[in-house]
Parts: sequence; C-alpha cells; structure tokens
Amino acid sequence: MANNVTSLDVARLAQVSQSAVSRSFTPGTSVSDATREKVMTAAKKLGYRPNAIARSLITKRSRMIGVVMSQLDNQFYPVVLEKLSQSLREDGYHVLLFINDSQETDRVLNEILQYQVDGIVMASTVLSSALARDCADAGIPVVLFNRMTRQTANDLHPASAVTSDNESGARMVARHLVARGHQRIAYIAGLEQSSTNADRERGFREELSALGIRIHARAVGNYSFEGAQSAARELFGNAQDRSDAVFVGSDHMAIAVMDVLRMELKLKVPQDVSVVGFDNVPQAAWGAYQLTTVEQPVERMIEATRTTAMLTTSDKFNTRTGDVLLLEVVPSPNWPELFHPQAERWPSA
Amino acid sequence: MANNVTSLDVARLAQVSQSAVSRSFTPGTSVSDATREKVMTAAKKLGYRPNAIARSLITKRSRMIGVVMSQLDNQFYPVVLEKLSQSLREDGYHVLLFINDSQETDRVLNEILQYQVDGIVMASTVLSSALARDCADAGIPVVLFNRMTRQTANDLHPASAVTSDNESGARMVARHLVARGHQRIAYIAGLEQSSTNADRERGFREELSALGIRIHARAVGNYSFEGAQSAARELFGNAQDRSDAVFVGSDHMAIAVMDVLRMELKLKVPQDVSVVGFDNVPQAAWGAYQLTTVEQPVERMIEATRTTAMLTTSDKFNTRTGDVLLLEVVPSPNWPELFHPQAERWPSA
DNA sequence: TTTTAAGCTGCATACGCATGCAATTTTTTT
DNA sequence: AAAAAAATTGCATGCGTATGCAGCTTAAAA
Repeated sequence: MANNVTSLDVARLAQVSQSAVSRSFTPGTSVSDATREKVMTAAKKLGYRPNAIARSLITKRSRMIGVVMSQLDNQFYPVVLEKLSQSLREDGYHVLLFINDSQETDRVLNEILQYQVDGIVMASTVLSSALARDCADAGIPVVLFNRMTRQTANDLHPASAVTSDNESGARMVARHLVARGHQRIAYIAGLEQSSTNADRERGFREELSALGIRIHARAVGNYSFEGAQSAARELFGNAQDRSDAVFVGSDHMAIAVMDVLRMELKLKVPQDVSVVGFDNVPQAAWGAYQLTTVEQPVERMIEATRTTAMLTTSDKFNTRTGDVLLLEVVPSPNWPELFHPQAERWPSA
Repeated sequence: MANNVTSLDVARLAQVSQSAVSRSFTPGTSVSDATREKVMTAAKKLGYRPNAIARSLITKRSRMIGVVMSQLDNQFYPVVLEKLSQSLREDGYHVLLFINDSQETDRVLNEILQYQVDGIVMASTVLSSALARDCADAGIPVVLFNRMTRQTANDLHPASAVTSDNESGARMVARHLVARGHQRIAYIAGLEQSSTNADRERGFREELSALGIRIHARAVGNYSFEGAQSAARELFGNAQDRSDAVFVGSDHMAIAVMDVLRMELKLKVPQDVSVVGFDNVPQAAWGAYQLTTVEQPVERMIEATRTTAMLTTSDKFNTRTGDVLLLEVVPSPNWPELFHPQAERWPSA
C-alpha cells in the first residue's frame, strides 16, 4: 500500500511543486540544492520511486532493449546474454527478454514493439524484411547478433548486424589442420541458411583449396546437439575412407560430435580424429574435451552491439532520420590469440 | 515515422471514437462486430500497435515480471530462464531480466521496482528483509526460486519461495552411495549460507547417520566452478585416507570436481572415486561425464513460480490485502524417477 | 405495439510524470 | 546601489490509453 506514492505526494510533504520533485530526480535539470534536499528527504520518508512507465510515456524512451534469443542450451548465448545485460545496464538500460522457440519471430517482435523498447537485439535469428522495415519505420534500431543480414537486391534489410570475422576464423582452422598433417578433412555445418555457417564454410573451403585440398566429407548439424550427433554418425559410422579430422560449425555441436565419436564409435579423439569447434564456450576447456576452437571476441561484439542498439537514444546519432543501414563486422586484429589449440593430433610426420 | 500512430489516428480513419478503438483491442469489452472490424481494418492500414506503456499507466499492470538471476554459467539457470520465460509468455507476461553479479541485489531491485513489474522472481539470490518488505508494501509478489526464505523470528520475509525437496534428494544420494558399498564418503558444499545447501547437507548427513556412517571429509565449493576445483584438490590431493565417493552440491561443481580428479590427480572416476551431483543439468548426461545426479523437477517448480508470481494479477488471489506469506516446497511424489544413476562404481562386494 | 432490458457508443477524465513558459528570486556586473 | 544576467520555481499541459457514465440503438419480453 506504499506504492501509490507519487511525485505529487512527495511534493506536498516537501512543500514544493510537483515539477520540483520531477526535476530533483532528473539529472541535468535546474534545481537548487536546498529544494533537492527537501525533496529527497520527503521522498525517502515516503518510499517514493519514480514511475518508469509514466516517465517513458512522456520522454518516449523506455530505456528497455528487447533481446530475442533462442538456443539457450548452447552456452555461447547465456554468456552473451549475461555480458550484454551488464553492458546495457551500465548505460541505464534494461533487457526485456524474449526467447523464441521456432520461427515465431514475427509474433515475438510484435509483442516487443508494443513495449516501446528503445532498441532490439536479435541473436541467432533471421529477421523478415517486413518486420525489419516495421522497426525502421518506428525508428527502432535493430541489431542482429551473430548473424548478418541478407542483402540481396530485393531483400534489403534496414537492420544492423554484428558478427565476428567468421571467414578468417575458419581459414585459420583450415591452415591449422593441414599443418598438422591432416588430409581427409570433414566439415559439419550449422544451419545452412545462416550467414555464420555460410561464412565459415566458405572460408574453410577456400583456404583448403588454396592448400590444394578439398573437403573430404560434409554433413549438416543445424547448430543443434542432436543434429550434430546424427551428422557424426553419418560421417564416421562407416569405417572405410573415414575422415581423420573434422571442423564443426560450433563448439556446442563439436562436443556432441566428440561424444558420439568416443562413446558410440569407439574412436579416439584426437588420436583417430581431430575435432575443431568454433566459439570457445566455457565447456571447450573442460578436461574431458579440451576442444580446439576459435574464440569469438564476445566483448568486442557486445560493445558494437551496445552502441548500435542505443543509437536513437544517443545524442550523436539518429537513425530515425532515415533508413540508415549499418553493417558492422567486428574485425579481429589479433586472430592468432583467439585461436585455442588444445588436444590435437600431432603431425603425422 | 510510422510509430506515431495512436488509437486516435485509428479512430479518425475508422470514423469511430477513440474508446471504440481501445475496446476493440481489449478482450472482454463491449463492441459490435461491425465497429471492431472497421477498427481493425483501419489499424492494419496504419500499422497501429497499442502502446503497452500507456496501457500500463492506466491499468497499473505492466504484464512484466522482473527476473533476477546470477550464475548463468551454471547451465541450470539458463534452462530455468528459458522455461520460465515461455511459461510466462503463455499468460501474456514478459521477462524483464536482471543479472546481478555480486551482492548488489538492493540496487537491482530498486531498478526493477521502478518499472512497475507485476511480480518478481529471484533465482539463487538472498533477499534482504527490508527489500522484501518494500515489495510487500508495494503489493508486488516476490518469489525466491531455488532458495528458501530465512524465517528466524526477527527476520520474517513476506516473500514466497519455491524449491524442490532438496533434503529427500540428498537422502537418496546417501542411500545410493552406501548401497554401492562406499564407506568413506565426502561432501562438497555449495554456498554455506544458502538454504539449498543447508537442506541438502542436512539430509545427506542425517541419512548417512541413520545408516551408521559419518561424512568422511568436507569442503566448500560455493557453487562455483573454481571453488569446486579447489575443494576437490583439498579433499583428494592427499593420497592417504582418501574418500572413495563424493556428493557434490551441484552438477556444475561436480563436473569441475571430476575434471580435477581425472586430469590433475589422475584418479579414475568412477573406479577410484564415485561422484554424485545435484540438478541434472544437460551436461550431466554428456558422454565424458555421465554424472549420477538428482534431478530437480524444473517444470513443476516453474509452474509453482508462475502462479505465485502472478498472484496480484489473478482474479482469485490478492496479496495486496495483506502480508501474505507463501512458502511452497514443490513436493517430489516420484523422487525415484528423478534420480539418475549413471557411472557408479560397482558394489565392492 | 408498448415496455423493458440489453447492447453499443462517445464523452470526459485520469494514470504519473516531464517540460515549455512566464514569474520570481538570486547572483553578478557596472 | 542600481541594472542586467542567471538561476530557480510553479503553472499548465500533454504523453496514449482505459473506463465510468449517460445517451442512444437494437433486441427481447409483455
């Protein structure tokens, strides 16, 4: 019963106007120290808390960022969520979270937009052109995290995107495996329609090509644990002409692959088969796996996401004034340090 | 620039009053099919979306639930978050997420309260009495998830709590280990001030007692990966009089323990040491670990949380009318099926 | 057909706060 | 000490929606 406390109540107790109370709680406004103190005293006595909802209605800034995520079972995303949340909070923003199972993205986005969020971050999700357009029209910046937008001529997304340099990362894996003496190298893809998979696969293929090697086998894991298990069985179930190394599209899948190789197929990793992942999730370092992997520079990706998602709020930028299309690929100046070689078969020399 | 569309704009286009528009978008109101149709047509044409902020201001229902979490690196919590989010969404609620590092719970809660959330769920966090009182005064139901409230006479929390039957689960582990022939059984605690640890430890101790056994060794892991590693080194670093089994307070810690035992101390699990965890996180089933563990009935816990967190909104209940203190321990009618024995040393018979 | 009830609709208002404007006070300058 | 500038304060209004109330229309009952 103490939450009915409004700025007016405080004003009365402090013997000032409601405006004074409002100003006392708004940084950068003109209030004398004396009044502010009176206000604060009264506010504390009444247990007053400014109503963010009412405030948003006036300022048209909710200070909320809608975050859409799926696949929380892939530890990469909880980590991202945690860091993103903290990063935003430092700027006074909060996360309105939406977890979307399947491809119900449209409904989810409609719900988000009703909440007047100041920005939207979509992780590992594809965004329909129509909705992207909706958001742009509404002046809400949208950032795709870990996915690029499709940019075909007639499917132009007015949305920003942040990814790491997936192609370079994959190239590095190719060089690494070849340097280790592998010749029969397989690839297990993530979601084929995702840009991350496309970029990684392309980089991997091209670099192998440059080294005079072609992919020995390929299967699709769809970035899921079960999908990766199936892919592993498909690729390694048959003993003859078996690959001796496999680059898996994500650590999450790579671990599933290792389990199948070891437990079901009784193969030794890394003695019989080398496995390399992507992301560098915490579990990659776990003793039982010690997975070689390529780290995504999450901190930097988040930093890019943060600033982009808050553009309309920033004083310097304003996406409202047009369909500004921002594409940001986080560069990886220090890729070598992002490569985490661990358990790898020694060169077959 | 299309987000300025208000109900008034729609009203004008549809040639009806603003009230009609409002009613058309509010289920259970009195509008003729004809008007509703006119309204919907106009709304679609303009791309109108009701403003949830403005709506909240009037109805005093934001349809947001504040969720406070920490330790997203422990996969138990992402799983909970995902299911909770989906469960709430089915009732039209959304999650305002707060991830709190350290013990900055107070500040976090203050921020939450400003957003006029309809309820608060705090996972694995202790709540100060003062703040619990604040929420109760504000008529906002608070549910502690996976933690009980402290209930000493002078520290009474007007907050609900949902946990599983930790004590029974721990008793089951005790019986299991003894049945397997273990005699030197250790315990690695989580956070000592947490109720979950207290309950699990008590149940474990008491059941062992009943079987004529006392805990052979004990260390504290504070529910963290690193803490568990240290605890494992502390307990098993010395070869003499080493325990032959250990019950670890959570799977997250148990995996860290297994890694230390195997990688650092070159012990075989389960041949040399049996390890049992708690929670049944997805990783417990991973091939390399196959951890024996006690499953927490997450679905049921969430169900209890959901209803409790929405009490003020529900038509049937109203916590505003008093300091209703709800304590809900999710019973475990089928504990046996929640026990997941996997890699365990065979009876030493 | 007349009476009564039920269903619709619009008007006006309020939710809690921020902000432009004008009036007032304080400070600074001359 | 007077004049000018700066700082502070209150008033009034509006953000976009929901809702009680009264008037109106249509359906049901008599």
